[in-house]
Amino acid sequence: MSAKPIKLTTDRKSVLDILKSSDSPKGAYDILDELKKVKSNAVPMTVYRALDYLTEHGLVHKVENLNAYILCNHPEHHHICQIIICEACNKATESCDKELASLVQKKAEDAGFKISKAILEITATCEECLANDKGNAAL
Amino acid sequence: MSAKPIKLTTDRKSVLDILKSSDSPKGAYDILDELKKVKSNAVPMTVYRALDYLTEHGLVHKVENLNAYILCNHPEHHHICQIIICEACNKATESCDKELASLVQKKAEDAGFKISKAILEITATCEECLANDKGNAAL
DNA sequence: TATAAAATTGTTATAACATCACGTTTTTGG
DNA sequence: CCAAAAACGTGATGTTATAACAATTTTATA
Ligand SMILES: [Zn+2]
Ligand SMILES: [Zn+2]
Ligand SMILES: [Zn+2]
Ligand SMILES: [Zn+2]
Repeated sequence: MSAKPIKLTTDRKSVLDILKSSDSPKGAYDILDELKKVKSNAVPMTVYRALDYLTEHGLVHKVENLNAYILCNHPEHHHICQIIICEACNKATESCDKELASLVQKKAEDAGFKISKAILEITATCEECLANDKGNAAL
Repeated sequence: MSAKPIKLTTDRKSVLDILKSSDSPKGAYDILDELKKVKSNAVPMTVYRALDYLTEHGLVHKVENLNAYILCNHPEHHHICQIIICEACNKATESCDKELASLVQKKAEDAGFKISKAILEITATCEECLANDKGNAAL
């Protein structure tokens, strides 16, 4: 009864696994380099086709800021996606704060818009990297 | 006493004027085509250098979603930028809702992040285009 | 004003990201 | 089994952005 039966072919599974193995966004050509290890005849189209399918089905997000891709951490209930990337360690964290999503939705509606897609991308420094910075500064 | 004395050279002024002339985001190479009308020896670097300067100084925003650039409509007080683009007419509207910006800031802080930049990009249909659609559907 | 440092521009090449087009193979449903 | 749809192979091409280094212009100040 699921609205979207997801068919993971070998290529799609490989690309998904590559993204699963990292918490930093990966570019399509980085993914390609890794994919070649298990599929020597892979070319850009191979990766882009898999990424298209995976993003359309909500398993992967594109980080527009970086032209890079990350695994979605909650592929079930999808509203408005929020991604925060640490510019020091490159780790990406996805959240799906309902309050924030609702407010975005409300503001857009109030302005007369019908949303089809929304992204919030935050570039920041994470707690750990902030601590490291302070440690280094104190030397 | 201004913190950022903005120096608009001829190239920067030209690019700014090109962006001023439209309420739709323009790609760098579209800008280049227009720039060539007033500076025949312009090349991609010419445009990208101007865009870099203008974005760094808050006069222009990049719409990451589209790899395109728009004029900032409030270059003075800059917090978190919110852009909504109509996918029917391509018009981009920038808002700077304080409530939304504060909430984003708060959520990031609560999660231990120090924000350096944030973008909210909404793809939607504007009021006018929604009305047109309904009109056409009724035919 | 002389002049050295800093900022900007000129110019060529190339890197990085993404899609088109078309033919073949595989999967799927009847 | 067969036809239609989906996925994949393959090569070329399109689009966006930066690297690298030389030349020129601007700026500050000695
Ligand atoms: Zn997600
Ligand atoms: Zn970090
Ligand atoms: Zn702005
Ligand atoms: Zn519209």
